[in-house]
Amino acid sequence: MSNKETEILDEKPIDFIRAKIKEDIANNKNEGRVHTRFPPEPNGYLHIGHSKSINLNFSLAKEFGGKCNLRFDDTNPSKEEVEYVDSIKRDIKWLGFDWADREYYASDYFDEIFEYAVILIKKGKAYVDSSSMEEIKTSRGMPTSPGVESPFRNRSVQENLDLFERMKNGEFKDGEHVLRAKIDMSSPNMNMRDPVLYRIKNESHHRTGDKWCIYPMYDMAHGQSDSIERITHSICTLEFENHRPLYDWLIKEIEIFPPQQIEFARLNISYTMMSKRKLLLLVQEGIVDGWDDPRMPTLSGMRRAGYTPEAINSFAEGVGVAKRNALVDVAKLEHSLRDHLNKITDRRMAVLNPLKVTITNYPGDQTEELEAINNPEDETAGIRKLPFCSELFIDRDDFMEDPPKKYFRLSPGNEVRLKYAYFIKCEEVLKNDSGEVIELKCTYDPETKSGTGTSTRKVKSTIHWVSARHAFDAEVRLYDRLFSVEDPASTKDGKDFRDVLNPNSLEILSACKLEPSLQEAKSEDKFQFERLGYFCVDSKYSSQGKPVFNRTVTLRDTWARINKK
RNA sequence: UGGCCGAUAGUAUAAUGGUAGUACAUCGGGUUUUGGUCCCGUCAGUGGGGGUUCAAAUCCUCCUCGGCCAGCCA
Repeated sequence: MSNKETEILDEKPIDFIRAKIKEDIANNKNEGRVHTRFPPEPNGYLHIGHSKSINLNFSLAKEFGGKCNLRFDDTNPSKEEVEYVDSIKRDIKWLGFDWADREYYASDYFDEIFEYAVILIKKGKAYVDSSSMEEIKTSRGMPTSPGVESPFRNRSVQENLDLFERMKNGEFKDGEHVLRAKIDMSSPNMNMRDPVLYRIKNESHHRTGDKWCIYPMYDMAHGQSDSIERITHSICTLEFENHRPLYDWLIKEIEIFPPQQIEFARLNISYTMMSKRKLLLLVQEGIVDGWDDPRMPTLSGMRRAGYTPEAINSFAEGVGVAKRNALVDVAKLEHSLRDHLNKITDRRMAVLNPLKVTITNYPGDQTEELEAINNPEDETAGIRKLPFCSELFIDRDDFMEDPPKKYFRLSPGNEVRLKYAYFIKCEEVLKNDSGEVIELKCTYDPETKSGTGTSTRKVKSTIHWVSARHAFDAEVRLYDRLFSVEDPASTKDGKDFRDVLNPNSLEILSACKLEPSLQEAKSEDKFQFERLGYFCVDSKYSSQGKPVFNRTVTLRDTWARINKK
């Protein structure tokens, strides 16, 4: 390969954040140090949108020889719970990222942050406002018109210090006072109109218990926590862009280490939504079966559905990083998923909607063992034995009594291959009184045994099957997208996301016939059911010897597309 | 009638004044004991008007469109 070609191959596209970091390193900013953090609020489960941020922050640290902290932004005790902390840690680990011993909490810094507030008060840059919430709201003005200053704005430093101390000591009820920054009530940036820094909440905190009854707002805690941790690049989403001037103002006035905030567009995916608040509603209203329902875009839901961390990370890296609001096609996610699952999963035979087939010329009492390849993409996966006899099940989709032109599967008089077995031909169709097909009588050709190469005849289709005498019954759950519209979070005409649910997002099949080897499958084991899709043993409803399978994603289905037209 | 940010094929993302490229999707073909995978091909783009320049997706300007901001949420 020539030098030029090598260069081209090495030229991975660089996003604007990496470009900025490279520049900072070149300028020896922070002595060339790179330190990031992933800062979730423990008020819900992590979702696929977070995986972009997790991947970005941890990858950045790795690529530039730095570190990435895990920090919980737990400044609002009314919404945060230990359950969420635990799930978040589990999900990040599952994705494969490691914060080593750097597990931090904004609540660990409450003492420092309190002192920062005192510094601001002493500098005359913050004051205690005793206005009501309503008064503060009104006096803030509108984005297009300036606000007015609070009557409490010019309290003396001494009075502010005293009041703030008494706020801390629990002398007041919720809402009686707040601490505000003294900046500019006429600023065109609403965040600079004397933002609230501290509020009184007589509530227990999941970590600090009853130590505090005042809690810093996000704006008073986030940048300060970054600073304490010596974060060099504070990566966040676009909606915090308007907060950056305040972030910088506070850091400057408190005179502490200045991290650089950089904003990028959050991930949106078609046919789903990322709002934690709305996802919580789905859970609370019982629309889904918990945060880990396989239809949820949460990492725990996706894990239960059968997603792999590799698939999610490769997707997260593939969507790119930019500042434009984007809606990524869910097909891209599914592509990453299939791509990985195709390489790693063993193939198995499973019949979802069984149709009985009797091979009339196969000895009724005979059983033979046929060889099947576990994974054509991976030779080391080996082979297994499949029992075959005269009584089989095939999928109802693989038979049509009156097929259209391009239908290659089984139909009266037509011949197909049973994968890893023989050619069979449909000779007779048995129906019940209501005209429903209940059984097929077929003949097989002993010369066409799989692998022997003794037949030169060709068939246009190979279908999957199981032995009726050896298969076991199992429940299989077919999942589809939860929503029927591209962007369920922004519906029009007074509708909301609950009005655009896909009524067919879950179909439970309780009489599926699976090949025997599947019986001992363990929780979270993944397989490709030949010709159907990828399936994963459900971690919630399976029991020993009685696995329940979740469909992770279908195979690409060219026939379904042709058929649709 | 404020401020900030953004706009490149259907979708997402590159090109940092010099041949508009990649991935997904679509469509077509080849291989195939999965209508899968794999391989090959196809389709298709710089929001609009002015300006600077030998040369503009890129710089300037005006416009249009979209997002965010009026929590004691994050």
